[in-house]
Amino acid sequence: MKWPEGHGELRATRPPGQVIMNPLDATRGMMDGLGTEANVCVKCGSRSIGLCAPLDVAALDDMSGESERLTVEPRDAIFHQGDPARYVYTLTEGMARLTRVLPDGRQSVIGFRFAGDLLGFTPGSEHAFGAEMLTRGTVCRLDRRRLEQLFRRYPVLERRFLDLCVKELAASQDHILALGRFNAEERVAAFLVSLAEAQERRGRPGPVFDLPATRADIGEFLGLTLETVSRAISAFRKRGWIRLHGHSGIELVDRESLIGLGSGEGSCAA
Amino acid sequence: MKWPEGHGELRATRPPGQVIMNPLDATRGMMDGLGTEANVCVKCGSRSIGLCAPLDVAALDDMSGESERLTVEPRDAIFHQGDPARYVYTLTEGMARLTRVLPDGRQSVIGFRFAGDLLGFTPGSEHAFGAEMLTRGTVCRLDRRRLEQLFRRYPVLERRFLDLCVKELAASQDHILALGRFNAEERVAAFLVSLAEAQERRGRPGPVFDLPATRADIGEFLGLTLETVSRAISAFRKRGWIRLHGHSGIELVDRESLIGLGSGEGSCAA
DNA sequence: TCGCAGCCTTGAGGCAGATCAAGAACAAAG
DNA sequence: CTTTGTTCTTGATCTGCCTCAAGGCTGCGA
Repeated sequence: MKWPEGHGELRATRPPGQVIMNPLDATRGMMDGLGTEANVCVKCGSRSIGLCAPLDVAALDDMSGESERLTVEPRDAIFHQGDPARYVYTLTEGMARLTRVLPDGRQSVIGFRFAGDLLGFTPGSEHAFGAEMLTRGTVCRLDRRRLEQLFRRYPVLERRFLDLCVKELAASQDHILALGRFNAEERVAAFLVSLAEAQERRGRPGPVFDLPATRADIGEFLGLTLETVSRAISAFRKRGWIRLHGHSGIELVDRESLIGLGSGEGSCAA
Repeated sequence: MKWPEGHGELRATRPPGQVIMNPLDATRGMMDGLGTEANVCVKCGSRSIGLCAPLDVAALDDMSGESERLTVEPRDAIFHQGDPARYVYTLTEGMARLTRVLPDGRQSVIGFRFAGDLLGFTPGSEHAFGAEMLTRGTVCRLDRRRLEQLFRRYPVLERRFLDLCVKELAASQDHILALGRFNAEERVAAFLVSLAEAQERRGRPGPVFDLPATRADIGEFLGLTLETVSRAISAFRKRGWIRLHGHSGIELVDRESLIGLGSGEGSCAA
């Protein structure tokens, strides 16, 4: 199943424990201790969780001189696999999926990203994966050569990239573990808990969360078919662990049970 | 659907001649253009491929003042999951596996590492995975606080860490793709080709390569059982694609066929 | 040279999840 | 409200890989 090429255009709105890590949320832990400051990047609106967090006012001015804010519609691509990697993006609103395509057309969702996450940073010349919106949203984009200049001027920025990258790597390894060792229900449970935590960490109160990804998206992320994902979700519903609110709302009623299933404390010999 | 300047277009079914990155070998491409210098780190012996490559002589002196060289036996752990992350390691000889354990005891091999690879770098306080030798070898270890000092003194070093980290991340994503979308034979084929390439890149001529990992190790890496790995290898042997030399020697006779299977050009609708 | 321990191979059978198929719930537009 | 297209759910069947089991190599040490 291919996504139809989005209808909308990207609009540039001019200058304005060991706990298994959440595989959906590479910025987890990066936001701790940053406070709930009213001190928000004027241009991009997500300073508190994103790239710009450690920068001072002068650096922010510097940075915002070149960054651009764009509105993106559901299904729009932010960039495609193979595109020249000219820009680095911060997702400031909405949810996106990252996809990788094989030569024979098989496709896999390698991750989801939320408000505050960084997208498309690579030292290579091309994007190794594509990024598409699942919801309406906004991104803040910055020219890559400009970023390199900023690295030189503000070393703390480069260090932040390194820390984010290591976090993402750890999250990828957790996902590898899940794909290699978890059964279908364990994977879906872990995914739902991760999704809820990612939204809570962004100030979403719950108990009802958005689930903008389709069963097919989730399946491609978890290495399952959409039918298997659906069956797992139905099973959780019948056990009273979750409640569905329309197609894109989900409520975690018994989160403990989901966590138990999804964190590898399973029935195997301990 | 384009960016204001718009380049790339959606290439859903046929990505540009993009080669799947070798999931075993995060340093691939990092060694290009470094030359075959006789200029080797006296203390650690792997400057040409490892961490120290971009450093000048003064910096090397600086670094070697604190680094320690250790010999490790097969099955020795270099560090364990959960250990305080005091040191960063460069594997200078031999082959190691990285493992991650779940609370219920399930275990997964999340990667293999070879001479020149970096091990155990994390901004966290504990190692998120363990590292064990498969062969005899040596590692060069450096205190982490010392590394932080070196970062401040030689910014190029930090940049190198960032580049390595992004490479590793891309390799992890390829592995995720393989675990989610490849069948058993495709995974084993991709693994064998990766292994051969990793050894060739380190000057091993072939055509017979070491295979120090057991079938069980390979299975835990690929999300398969050891029997399934064995059956795949037997199938390749019967097709004349490979030849085995004892338990730890393997010869790729028909590498093209293995690459075809292992790179996602499979029989799916193209 | 022999014996032993660890690893590998191969077979038989079962099961989790894929595949195929039909219909129901939902959302957006007329 | 009805229509229409999309997404989700559920059932029936199939299959690739896992599981369990037995035996064969290989390499090392006595």
